[in-house]
Formats: sequence, C-alpha cells, structure tokens
Amino acid sequence: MKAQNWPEKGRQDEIRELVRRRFPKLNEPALLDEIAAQGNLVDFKAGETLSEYGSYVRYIPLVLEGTLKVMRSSDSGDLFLYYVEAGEACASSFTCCLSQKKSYIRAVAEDDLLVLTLPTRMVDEWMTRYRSWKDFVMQSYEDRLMELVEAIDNIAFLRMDERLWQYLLDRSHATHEKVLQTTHQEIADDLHASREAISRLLKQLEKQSKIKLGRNKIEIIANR
Amino acid sequence: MKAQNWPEKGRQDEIRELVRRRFPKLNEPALLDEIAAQGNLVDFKAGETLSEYGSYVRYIPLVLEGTLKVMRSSDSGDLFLYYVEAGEACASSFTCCLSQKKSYIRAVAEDDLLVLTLPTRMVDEWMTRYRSWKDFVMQSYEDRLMELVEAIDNIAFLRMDERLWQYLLDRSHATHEKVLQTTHQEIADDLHASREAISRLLKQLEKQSKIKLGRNKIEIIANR
DNA sequence: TTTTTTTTGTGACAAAAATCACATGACAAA
DNA sequence: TTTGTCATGTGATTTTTGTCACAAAAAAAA
Repeated sequence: MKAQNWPEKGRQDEIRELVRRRFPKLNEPALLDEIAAQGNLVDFKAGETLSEYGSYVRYIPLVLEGTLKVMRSSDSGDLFLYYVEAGEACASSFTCCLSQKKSYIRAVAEDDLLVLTLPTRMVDEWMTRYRSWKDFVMQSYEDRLMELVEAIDNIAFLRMDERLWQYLLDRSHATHEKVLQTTHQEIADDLHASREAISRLLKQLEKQSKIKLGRNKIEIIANR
Repeated sequence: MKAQNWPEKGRQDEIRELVRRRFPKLNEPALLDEIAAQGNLVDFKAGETLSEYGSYVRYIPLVLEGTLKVMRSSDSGDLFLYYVEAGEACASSFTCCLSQKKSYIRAVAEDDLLVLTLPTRMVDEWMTRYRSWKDFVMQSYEDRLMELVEAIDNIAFLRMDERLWQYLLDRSHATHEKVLQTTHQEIADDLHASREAISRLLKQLEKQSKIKLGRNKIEIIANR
C-alpha cells in the first residue's frame, strides 16, 4: 500500500480524469469536485490486504485499476465470495463505515490495484446531495446482494467439480489472464475444500482438456 | 392476500399508529403523512406467497405483524435464506423495485402476516427528502447483507446436523413458537437436503434431548 | 369401518469429499 | 552437486450425505 504523492493541482486533475473514465455515471460536476478534493489515490501490490477480518474500515475504496478479491473470513475458515472490478465499489465497506462496525469480510488485492479512498462520512452526506452518488451507492448494494446470492447458489447447489470450474473461469475473467499463477492449496482454501480433493478434480479437468496444469500455474483452455 | 378496507380517515390513522409502533425510527411527521397517504395494509395468511421467483415486484413490503420467510429460488431448487420480522423490510425488494428486475428470491408468509405496501417510486424519492427514510433503507441493506453472509457461513462451514439445529432454533425464534408445525420433507427442502437425512438427524437430536418429535410437529426443548 | 394418503422409520448401497500417510517432482539455495 | 523446501500425486480408509426400496404408523377420506 502506497499513497501517491502529487502536487495538489495535478493530483486533483488525475483523480477527476480517472473517475470520469471508470465511473462515468458519477457525472455531477460539484460531486467530482468534492471527490477530487477529498479522495486519495492509493496503490496496493497484488496480495496485499485492504481490509482484515475484525478490523475497522476507515474509508470507502472505489476500484480504479485492477481487481479486489472479497472473502468471507470467520473462525471456521475462509471462503471466496466475489471480485470487485475496476469501476465498482464494495458495498460491505459502505455498511461497515456507516455503522462503524468491524469488518466481517477480508478484502485482498488480486492484481496490482489502484483505489480511490473516500472518507467515511462523505458517503452518507453525498447520498442526500448528489443524485448520481445516491444511485451509485444503491447500485453497489444491488450488485453485491446479487453476487452474494450467486455465491450461495454455487455453494448450495453445485458439486465441488462444478464449483472449481466456475471458480477458475471467474478468476481468469477477473484478472484477464488465461494462465492463473496459483497453487492447489490456495484454491482449496478459497473454496473451503481439501487440497487433495482439488488436486484430483484439477486432474479431471485436465483430462477433459479444459485446463493444462503446471507447477504454480493453471492454463485455462476451454471457456465453459 | 386481502387488502383491508377502511374508511379513508381511519385507515390513515391506523397506518400511522402501526408504523409508529413498529418503525419508531421513521419519525419525521411529513414522512409519516406520506406513508399514511400512499401505503396500503395487506393481510397474508400463513403460507401465502408475496413474491414469486421470476415475477416482478410492484411494491415494497414493510412487515408490521408476523414473519416473512425469504428463500433463494432457482432452477436447481430452493433454499431458505432468512426471516424478515415485524419492524423490518426486505432489501431485495428495494433492489428489484428500483431496477425493475425480476425477483431472484421467493418470499412466503411464515405466520399470518400484516404488511404495509408502498409504491415503488416512493422508496427512491423519499431517500433524498427524508433522512430517517434514507437511514432506514441503508440499515435494511446492511441487515440483509449480514443475513446473507450468515446464510453463507451456515451452508459453507457447518455440517448438516449443525445446520438443522440452527434452522430449528431460528424458526422457533422467528415464529415465537416452541412447537414447530412442519414435516421433515419441508425442512429438507428448506435446507436443500434429502428427507431421509433430515429424518435421521432429527432422531439424533431427539436422542440428545434437544427436541421431541411428533407427526407434523417438532417441539424444541433445549435452546442451544 | 375400510381404504387411501401422508408422514415417518430403516436398511442397504453409492457417491462425494475429508483425512491420513507417504511418494514423487520441481525448483532454489547452499 | 547436494540438500532442503514447497507443490503435487496417489492409495487406502472414513465420514457425510444422497438414493432406492420398502415397511409401519398416523391421519384423512370414503
């Protein structure tokens, strides 16, 4: 994590330009002014943690570049939930910020990441003052509810081989990479399964010519 | 489902009184006026469906009396998600209403139910005009996100016997009944499990003196 | 009362996945 | 090159749950 250090004027212009490109719906000039004035650009390297389970959330992150991986983190273990891609925001951060609660999720940079962090109280204040912001927040909630329901579908209705294949496709899509750099153990953790089971199922997928396995990498060949 | 038929003045006073009692946080007089003017009181008998999977949602239901049972409904089957109790609203109805999408959940009256239905467009309009309404909507989203995450926890991290026990406790709590009137098949459907498995696990719970079984009924004895 | 339907109980067996116990392979550091 | 570490493969076994095939019990209907 590294806050970028611009001369003030250039920083604001940079933010404005990035938001215009990634969040075109936030198009009220006064809102853009406030965002540019209050926001901070922060870099995260792949693998860094933005929000740890049980910690407080002090800012709202809008994803400008890269992909954020959101996991449920509990005492019983971890579980991958969904990705937040460039142009989106994480609704559970709204929740945590607004109600000052501890985070019940873990957010990790899947790629190298550029996020715009906004102070907590602004989220709430802008809701009443800027229609496009209010719509954006509501849309974020809608998106997240939808993704959680999809996560539930996968866990409840699919067998592990299907979940695994879904996961690989998702991950490949989110990172825009045909070759995933990962280990079987990491996947097993994300799916809350045993490493051996995942290894065996990956072998199956390879036999079906859907993927090609290597050490620390999985190449996605088929696309469904 | 039956819309109540009052003389106009009495109807509005009734709504105002019910909202005051069940939703004390919605305390702006002008908002209460609008709610009383625009809202409709509707009764549902236990078991009736408020929102079917795939249908459009035309109003927002605030639960005044009784409990609403919310299920994920998909082609692969059903799955119980959570209860919406008196004094709460269903956030996915906000989502569906605002974005005019088909419902991805099924909502059924668990008890006899009294709900206040509000026209779709008001939800959005009041967000900017009434602070207490905006806070209420945000709180609803927060609650629902939380409940979905809990549902995910249960499905992903618990074995069926633990899920079953959780389910029985939840249901008993939601209905304020120590004796559940239900069949093993119904429970199996809610948990997306096989009837035989549920029957056997219920027998186990009975052996552990946590419940007492009867035909079409389950008495909850222990409380954790 | 019979008859029928609904609900529950149960045994045998199959499938999915976890667990345990290692073997083997690939790579990196000494 | 050797040694050590991390990643992967694999077999044997167990646990959990699903599936199938009925039997028995309870309630409802005729």
